Amino acid sequence: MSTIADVAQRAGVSKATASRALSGGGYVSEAARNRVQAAARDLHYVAHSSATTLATGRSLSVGVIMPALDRWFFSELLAGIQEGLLDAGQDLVLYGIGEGTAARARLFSEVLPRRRLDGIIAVGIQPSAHELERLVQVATPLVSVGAFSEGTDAVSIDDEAAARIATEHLIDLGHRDVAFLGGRDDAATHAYGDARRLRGYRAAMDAAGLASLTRHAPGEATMPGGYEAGVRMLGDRTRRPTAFVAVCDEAAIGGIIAARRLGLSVPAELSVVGIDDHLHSGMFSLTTVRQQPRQQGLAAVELLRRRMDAGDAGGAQHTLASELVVRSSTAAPRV
Amino acid sequence: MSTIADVAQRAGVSKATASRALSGGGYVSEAARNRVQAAARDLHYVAHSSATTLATGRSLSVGVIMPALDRWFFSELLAGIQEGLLDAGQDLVLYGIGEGTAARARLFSEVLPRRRLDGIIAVGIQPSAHELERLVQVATPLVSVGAFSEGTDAVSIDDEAAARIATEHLIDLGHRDVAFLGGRDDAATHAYGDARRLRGYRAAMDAAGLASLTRHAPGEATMPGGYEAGVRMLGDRTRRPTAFVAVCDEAAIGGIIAARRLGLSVPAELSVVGIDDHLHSGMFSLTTVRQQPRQQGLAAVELLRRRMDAGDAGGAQHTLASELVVRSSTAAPRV
DNA sequence: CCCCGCGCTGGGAGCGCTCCCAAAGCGTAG
DNA sequence: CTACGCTTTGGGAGCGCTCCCAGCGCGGGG
Repeated sequence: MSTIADVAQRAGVSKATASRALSGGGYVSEAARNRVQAAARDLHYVAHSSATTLATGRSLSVGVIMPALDRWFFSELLAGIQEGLLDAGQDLVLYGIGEGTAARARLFSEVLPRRRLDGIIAVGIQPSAHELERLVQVATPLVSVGAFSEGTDAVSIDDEAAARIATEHLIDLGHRDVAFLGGRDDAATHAYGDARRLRGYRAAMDAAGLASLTRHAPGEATMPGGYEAGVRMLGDRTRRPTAFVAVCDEAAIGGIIAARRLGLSVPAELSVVGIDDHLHSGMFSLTTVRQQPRQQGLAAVELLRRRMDAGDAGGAQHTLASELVVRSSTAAPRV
Repeated sequence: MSTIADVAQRAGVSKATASRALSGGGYVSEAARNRVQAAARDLHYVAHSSATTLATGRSLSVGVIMPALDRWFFSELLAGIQEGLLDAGQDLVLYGIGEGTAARARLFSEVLPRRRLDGIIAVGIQPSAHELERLVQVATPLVSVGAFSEGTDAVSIDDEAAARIATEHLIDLGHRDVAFLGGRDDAATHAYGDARRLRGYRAAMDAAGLASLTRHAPGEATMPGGYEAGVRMLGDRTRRPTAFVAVCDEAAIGGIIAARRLGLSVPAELSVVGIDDHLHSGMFSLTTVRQQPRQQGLAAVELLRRRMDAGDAGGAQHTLASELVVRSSTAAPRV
């Protein structure tokens, strides 16, 4: 690979002038700029990013921390982030981080600081005070998605409101015996939204005077998880709800499939509302509350860029609006 | 952030000794090493990766090029690659690359060379001769997954064999009118496997003397794509196959749902085989040919590491075996 | 006529690290 | 006692880039 010295020599100028002509500002004559650019083209010159980083202090890359890659929300979000970073000219360094504490500890104390990243987007992860301190020490702007920490920027939907909207839709249709399907009750570190959605559901039930009918069939927030929880909840025909809100669309679809297996027709005998507006929801005619992870990814990048430019400390919460999408998995209950 | 000079000073040694104590080989006394390590710990010292890269020539990061992130195969694969790179101590720099030729051109000519990556994993992408030349110039070992180019290492399943196995399973059950669902006929750059699977299906039909019954309902290799193609193909009841092989499980499931909508029962009236063994396939009792993208990701990293150590030119094809997983979406045709 | 300021250029320091090489200390064989 | 080899250490060059600053030519105002 050729260096800027090669380019400078070929163009008959100094390294400094070549640098100015290619990237920096400062005065360069038209003639010199053209000669340098031609030389660079001829030599297929591309600046070595590590050298640039070392000299300028900017690494041109943003770290993205994700607890999972194989779920719709995360991969959509990642696609959005990717797209946003692409036209910000930043590279995306991906850190998958499972449950393992060892890997996580090393991530915050070693792996992230080493890169001197220009920014970090943490998804569905609640950094501990200690971890946050390390990140701030690295002086990196941090934006979290789907989880909020004091003093950092955050992007998310209002999970509580989304579940409330879904529940109210069912209540408005005349349902009283409305259950909640999927999700974990304990606010596990990477399932932060689950608990808030459950809370929104309970709030709506309470407000309608249906607190006594509240019930929750816990399960993984995945299609098989929803299926399993659905079989469990709908199996007992003496105590079957007329409708349920699912923690997410994948769980909702699993629940619908479980209902079909049990011979229940949707929406005649059972109404279902999801949260997400998953790619597959249209195919299952699922009524749902839309959240747009791709948009959230773009918003996160946007927020990060603003913070990188401004340089001031964060604390802004960017909450995206949720909208009910009515399809045909919901109807008034049979009398 | 503190530098190695700070650490050296605090430990009362020179930069050279500190460097040796922390990372490099060479002689360091036990006492000096301890003092240096203690100093590093106290100062929260973490080496600046750009400086290391500049000095050593190794960037400690691997580029991953992906045409899509929102499909099962790709996200599973990415998870596998991520996992493999994690314990190789390499960072994963992700480059999503859509159809756009402009972004793609810049990727190969600028973005990738700039990083001086230690290796590149290209997924489902056929680099052109020109692009390949640029990459080789950067002297980067390249491993491709799901697509093969002359002279580079590659990991994939044998798509043709997988489709053949699926088709033969149906023929063995007594089916004669077997169709192929989904996928594109033209070997589009990022749908390379589709064409090979179609070829495998045709080969199996030919071998069984069923060439005349061969037919293909094209469509996107997604659940909605399979649904749509399924409705189209199964809608005409005068010319309905008794079974089909789908280009992938997502398409197969879409096809099954389409069949249900049309009142066809699976497998009594229609047998279905997919290719993938998708996470959701168990739930749909789908018979399928298993491919394990996570394993492929790990294999790709493995191959890359070997190539990085050895330094010799590539050309090894690592083909993973495929295995038929029989569930209950297939049965003998009704007579 | 002198000097100031503008446009342009090149020298060279410095970013933080690694690694080569010279040198010093020391035990031991000749 | 000298010489040699082994361990240990520090000085300093160099990786490729940016950017500060000094310098140079030149036109125009005082």
